[in-house]
Amino acid sequence: MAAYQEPLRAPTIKDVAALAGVGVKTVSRVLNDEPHVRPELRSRVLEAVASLKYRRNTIASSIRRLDQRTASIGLVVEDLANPFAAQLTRMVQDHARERRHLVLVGSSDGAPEQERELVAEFCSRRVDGLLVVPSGGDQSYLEAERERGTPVVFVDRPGRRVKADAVVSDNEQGVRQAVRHLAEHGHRRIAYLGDRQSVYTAAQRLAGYRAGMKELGVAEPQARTGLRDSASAQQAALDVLDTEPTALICGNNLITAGAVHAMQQRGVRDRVALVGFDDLELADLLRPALTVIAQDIAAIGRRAADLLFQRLERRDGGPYQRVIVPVALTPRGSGEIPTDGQGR
Amino acid sequence: MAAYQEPLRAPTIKDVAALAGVGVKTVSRVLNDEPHVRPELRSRVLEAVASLKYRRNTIASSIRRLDQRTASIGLVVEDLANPFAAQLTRMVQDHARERRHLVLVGSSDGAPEQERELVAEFCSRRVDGLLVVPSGGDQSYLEAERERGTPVVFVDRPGRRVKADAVVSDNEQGVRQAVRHLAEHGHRRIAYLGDRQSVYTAAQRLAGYRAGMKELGVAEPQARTGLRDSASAQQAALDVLDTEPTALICGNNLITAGAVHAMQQRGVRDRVALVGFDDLELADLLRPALTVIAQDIAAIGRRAADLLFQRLERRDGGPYQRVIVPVALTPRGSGEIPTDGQGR
DNA sequence: TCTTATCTTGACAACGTGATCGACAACGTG
DNA sequence: CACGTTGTCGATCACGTTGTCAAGATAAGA
Repeated sequence: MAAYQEPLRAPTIKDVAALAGVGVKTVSRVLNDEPHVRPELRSRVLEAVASLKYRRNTIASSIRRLDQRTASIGLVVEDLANPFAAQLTRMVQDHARERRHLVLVGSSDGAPEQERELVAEFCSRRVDGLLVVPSGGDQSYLEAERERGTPVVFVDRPGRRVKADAVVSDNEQGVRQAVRHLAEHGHRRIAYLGDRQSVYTAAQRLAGYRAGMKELGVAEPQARTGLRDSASAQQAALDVLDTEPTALICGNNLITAGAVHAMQQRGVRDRVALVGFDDLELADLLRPALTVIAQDIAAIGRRAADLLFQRLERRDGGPYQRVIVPVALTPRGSGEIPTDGQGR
Repeated sequence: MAAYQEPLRAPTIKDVAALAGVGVKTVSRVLNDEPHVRPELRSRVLEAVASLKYRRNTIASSIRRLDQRTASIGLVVEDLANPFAAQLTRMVQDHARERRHLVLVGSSDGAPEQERELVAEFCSRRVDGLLVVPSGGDQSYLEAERERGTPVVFVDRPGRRVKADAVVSDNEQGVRQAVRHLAEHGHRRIAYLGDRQSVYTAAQRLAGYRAGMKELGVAEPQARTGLRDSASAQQAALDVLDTEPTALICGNNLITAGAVHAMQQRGVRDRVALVGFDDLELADLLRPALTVIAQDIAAIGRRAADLLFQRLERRDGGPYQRVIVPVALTPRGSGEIPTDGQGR
């Protein structure tokens, strides 16, 4: 009469208790490393756990726990396949692991609707905290979650119409620095290619470009914005190259890729200087190697995770912070091409 | 006497029921789209849900549900920051979203121990299924999960000592094809740089190289293996280049990067042909542009997700499958450099 | 020895939800 | 009208776990 078929039911704390000949609470105590259990009972419980291959049901545990914590956090990025997001996710996950937390991820594709949907799903799973790369629109919908005790930290861009911490790169300084760097190599005809200005980072970077050009004393800087992908960036770059700039600054990695293609097409990769925002895999293998404004993704991930876990651990909170992480101009060649006198 | 402070407690189905003046089960019915609820009550419930900003507690729901499903899956990759893993994760997440599932991710760093730990955490959260890029060691520990009804699908490499589906690239054919391709351009002195053979994909690719060289009639192919990162690959490539091969095949993207660096250092980027396994961002912008054996990551992700959800939906299962996804040799220039007569 | 404090233990309630089941109303049929 | 059927609804239980609490055992102090 022995059970022939595996019951296909995971063993519970009750099964463990029965096998060890103790009460369920004692098993619970052992599993949670609570004191006041005789060593003998403890080892009997552990034996039972091992022989049944028992694995505690964390989600059942979390609904009963007083703090309701699930030891998980949610991360919403724009596109997981983008190297920036991928590295960020990796960093966040590393820091979460240190705190024995798991990470739920999702890509919003820059669509506010998908962002909301993901956040809703995460909250429905009762994540302890949220890290969000906000898309357009506003994040006021997050206010409700915050009030219920789910801390939110924005990454890469600040959220709109909601009180929360944010960790962002120093976009403006980065581009400004790039302009100065190019100027030091004699450039004045520096064109800029950027994403649409409704994207926070794009607006900041454009501002940096304008400020830098103003410093340079150039009255009419040449900026093209609204570039959403490599293809449109390539086309825009072709157009811009026709006006014979001596240098280009690209607002993100997709645009940089498009611009390099365009320069290749025009045969000016060695003549027109180029500085791109965001580092790229193989950037140092291009000829000329790519000079970039590199974001410190490790620092961003670390600061964001730290802020989130601080809010989680210390219930009180304190004032909301905006952390600005420095970027680093990394000269590799393409940004150090001198003007050949064709500049004005 | 109104509550001044927000209770900081998420509203429950009970609160909704009270506000709507109905029983909890009626609320449950509405939330789960069950029949037998008068339209009038339904709308009253929905109103209450909206005004309380109620959000169903999915994890509480899942412990009560008969099927115990949590609508979440776990994904273990080697390194989330690696483009291959990042794109795979994105694909998996897209397919999971279609089925209204969430994705928990983690990086094993190729350490069997971390892999087990992640799987344990995922199972403790009662994920409905697992997608695993297995590291070394064996995956027999997963047998227990499988028996409890958690389907597992291996990705990129098959698991060892456990019955489960697997979706892998046609590594051997890929490298074999690369050898043929190079041979068509006159090469016979083709060297190979690979990861350590204990990694399944590395072994397969090396086998492809050997088979291809045998076809070519080359008795003593030159292969260097055990390369774990770009730096060691670069050093190995420098050594190999000293033996004056006319072409190189690199076993993965890290090795390719190292090799290109080495060729740059030796000034032979235009003379020695190169084919790399795995596509790279900007591969088409290098000079010469990089010829690669590209894995169809979208197909891998889709097939793996499909297999997993099939097992989830149809309880029966059926025989375990090994899906082999074709790879595509993508000529861009570096693999089409002809021999200049220096070959034997 | 008794008293008091501390340790050890398990019965029971409770978390937020879905499942069961019985109560009741509305309907159709004879 | 009596009857069965179907639709509607909520009280109650159950899921696997932890919190509460009281009872018994043991140790410490007088």
